[in-house]
Amino acid sequence: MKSSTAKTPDTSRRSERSRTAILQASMELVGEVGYNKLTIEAIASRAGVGKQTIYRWWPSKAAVLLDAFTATVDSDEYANGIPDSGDLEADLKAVLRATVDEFTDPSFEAPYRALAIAGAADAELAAQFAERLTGPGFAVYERRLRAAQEAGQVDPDLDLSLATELLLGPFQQRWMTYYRPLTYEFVDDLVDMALRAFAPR
Amino acid sequence: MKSSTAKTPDTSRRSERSRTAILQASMELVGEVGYNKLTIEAIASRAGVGKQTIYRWWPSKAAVLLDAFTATVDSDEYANGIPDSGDLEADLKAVLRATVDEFTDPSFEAPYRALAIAGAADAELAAQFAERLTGPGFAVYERRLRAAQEAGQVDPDLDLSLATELLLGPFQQRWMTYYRPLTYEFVDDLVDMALRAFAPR
Amino acid sequence: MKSSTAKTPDTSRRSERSRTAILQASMELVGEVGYNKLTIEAIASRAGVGKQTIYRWWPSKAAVLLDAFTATVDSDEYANGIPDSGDLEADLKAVLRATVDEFTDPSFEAPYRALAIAGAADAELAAQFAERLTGPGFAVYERRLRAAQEAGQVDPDLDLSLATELLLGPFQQRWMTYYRPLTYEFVDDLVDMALRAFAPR
Amino acid sequence: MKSSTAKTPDTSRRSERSRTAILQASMELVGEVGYNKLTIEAIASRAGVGKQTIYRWWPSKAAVLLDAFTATVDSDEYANGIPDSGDLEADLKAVLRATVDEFTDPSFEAPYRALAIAGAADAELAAQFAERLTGPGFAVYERRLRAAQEAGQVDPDLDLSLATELLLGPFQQRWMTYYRPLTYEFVDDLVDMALRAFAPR
DNA sequence: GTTTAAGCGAGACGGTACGTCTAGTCTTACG
DNA sequence: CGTAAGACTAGACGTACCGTCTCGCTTAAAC
Repeated sequence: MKSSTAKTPDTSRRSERSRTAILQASMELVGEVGYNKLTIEAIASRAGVGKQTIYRWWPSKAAVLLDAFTATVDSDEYANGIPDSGDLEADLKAVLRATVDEFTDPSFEAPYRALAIAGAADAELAAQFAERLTGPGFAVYERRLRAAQEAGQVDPDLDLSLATELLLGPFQQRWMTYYRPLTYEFVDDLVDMALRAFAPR
Repeated sequence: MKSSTAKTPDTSRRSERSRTAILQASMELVGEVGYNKLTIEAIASRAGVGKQTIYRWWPSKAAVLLDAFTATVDSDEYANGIPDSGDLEADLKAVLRATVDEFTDPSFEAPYRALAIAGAADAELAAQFAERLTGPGFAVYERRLRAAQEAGQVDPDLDLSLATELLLGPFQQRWMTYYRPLTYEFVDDLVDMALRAFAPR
Repeated sequence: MKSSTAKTPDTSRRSERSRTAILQASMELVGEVGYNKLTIEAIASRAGVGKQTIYRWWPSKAAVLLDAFTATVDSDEYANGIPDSGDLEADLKAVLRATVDEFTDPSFEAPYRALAIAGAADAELAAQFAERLTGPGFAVYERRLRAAQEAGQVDPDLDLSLATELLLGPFQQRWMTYYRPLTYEFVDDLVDMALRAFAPR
Repeated sequence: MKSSTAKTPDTSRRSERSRTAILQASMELVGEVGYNKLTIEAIASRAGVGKQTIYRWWPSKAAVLLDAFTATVDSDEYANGIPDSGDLEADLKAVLRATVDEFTDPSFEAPYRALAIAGAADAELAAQFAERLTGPGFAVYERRLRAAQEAGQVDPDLDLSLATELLLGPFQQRWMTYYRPLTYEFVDDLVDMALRAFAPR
């Protein structure tokens, strides 16, 4: 056998400056040219970095972008969770309306869609995408629903995980397939309909 | 502007033999190598056709594949609609279980996913995809729900279009993002939960 | 087996325009940057040609340069041979002095040296180099010596081939290794000494 | 200009162990893979040495190889000179036949050719090569010819330096350009022909 | 029936980006 | 400070496809 060494580079010597420049260049470029026309060469050039430095640390341009995107989001997004005013309907509508806004802002939408597409084409990447972005996103809804459940506002036997899918699936489907526009009205109606499914019997 | 002649080739002289060979080769190849590694050159070569013959009639490889896929589906799929046994729950579960099977069969899944991905990356294609595949698919659910509505089994004020999204969105989301496995149990639970949202008040 | 086809491109469809542009660009660039810094990419770029067009028709940059150089020389150089004034010594000195001039002109010397070096490193290329450049060059000397032999000016048993090597070897050695400068005096002395070896006994 | 310090490292602290390992690795590798595929990285790796240690002490891989090769030759080769049996022809044929053997042995030929090629491409290196290898080699022939001259066996006015070039030039030319094979017959004939040029008038 | 012009298979073309390789420099930790 | 190790910027390598562009050949429509 060749050997198990020679594979992984020494993380402790990694250039933080290069890493940062690459992630930033990726985010800039994906916004400028879109994912399909995003090239490793362009990232390297924009970042002032050798191509090899990218290939050394990431297996694909999707992986670069996932890191880049995660870096810009990680901090804030999932920390606080959904506010709990006691009014579930209002809270869900508020957060979903905010999400509509987010998915309407190209600087967020472009890289996120790029990643979603890359994930759809590559199950392994999809797993990472789910773990680092979708998963935490769903979790905050689940948490809010649990609070509502404990407050007796939704059915005590409700499967919260599936409930979250019921709520977010239609949203994600519209967005991903351009099936219909993402509007406040849509999410309001969606919440109304979903809450009827969640209601205590 | 260019003259209006140069644009559209003469459809009447088109070689049916070539057209068929191209569609068939596309379907074969997308199954063998996946969408990303599917190349026009390979399609042309497999079909025994010049590259130009493809470029003459289709604007992109996605368009080729859409035609190819549509050709294999068109006939049967949407003709009959969802059977109406009078038991909405049973009917929906039956058809969704069948859909699970379909989306688990690689020879169907591979090209369909390819198209979904291509659509996610290109709104124009997405429109065609919606019109020719998603739309008719959703319509059959809507029709069945309407029958149920007329039979008084679901709320008379229910927005049938949104209801269909509530039912199929979670399914599509799981499938597209590999979020979780598509199982009979999942669709059964999904139907159960959705029907509570649809129920007359 | 893969097949014996697919290898050789169709010569009849070759673009003469591209071929010419490539050869010319090669000659220009080798003069500007030298052989070691001559790159296929630069040739392609200068010639306004895709890299593949070079790789399609030549196996290496040395082969390109050999063609390029041969094309500039072929026509004239070896056609006439060495003039025969009846005075062997004068004729040899004249042609060798002319050769000194040639090897002192960088526009000739640079590509020729490049090829000689490439040949020294690759026996296969050396064979082509010998066949197309060195060989014909040696042959004209041999012919002139043969005339002298028939005129009784050199030993009738002289091995003309070896005699040519005796005459040109020291020249080539000086040039190739920068051992000492190539001057008129050197070639004059060389002819004088060699002729003593050629003289009838 | 940079300060004058930065240039030359402190020789007294140089690691002899590293120097030796580098030279040895160079000789091994040039025999194994040839000059063109000889890389600094491979030398460093084989020698168990950092690349910088090579770059610190040598300006190019050719310079490394020149040192490496010289180290293996220096001692013996030129010490004794050509034996003088009194029979010039026999002595020259003997030593040239031995040289044929040497240039037929790949373990000698490979690095020597590598250096010759590097020299042909770089006049500065060529000067070093001439001074340390070619020059001394030619000198031993000159010395033997001088002895013959003093013994009245060759023309007293013979230019011994040029005579040496006449003798070795054809040999070098054959070898360097693969023009024709290096055989005993060739060198015998070469000596015969050259001696006629050297003979007293 | 012949003519003629389009579509056709084939594949060379100018390009772009790929992922790999090596050069030569720079950084870190050690002795 | 020299060293071993190895990450870094830079850029050429040879390959794979892109979409366009001839080439002759075949073939259906218009004469």
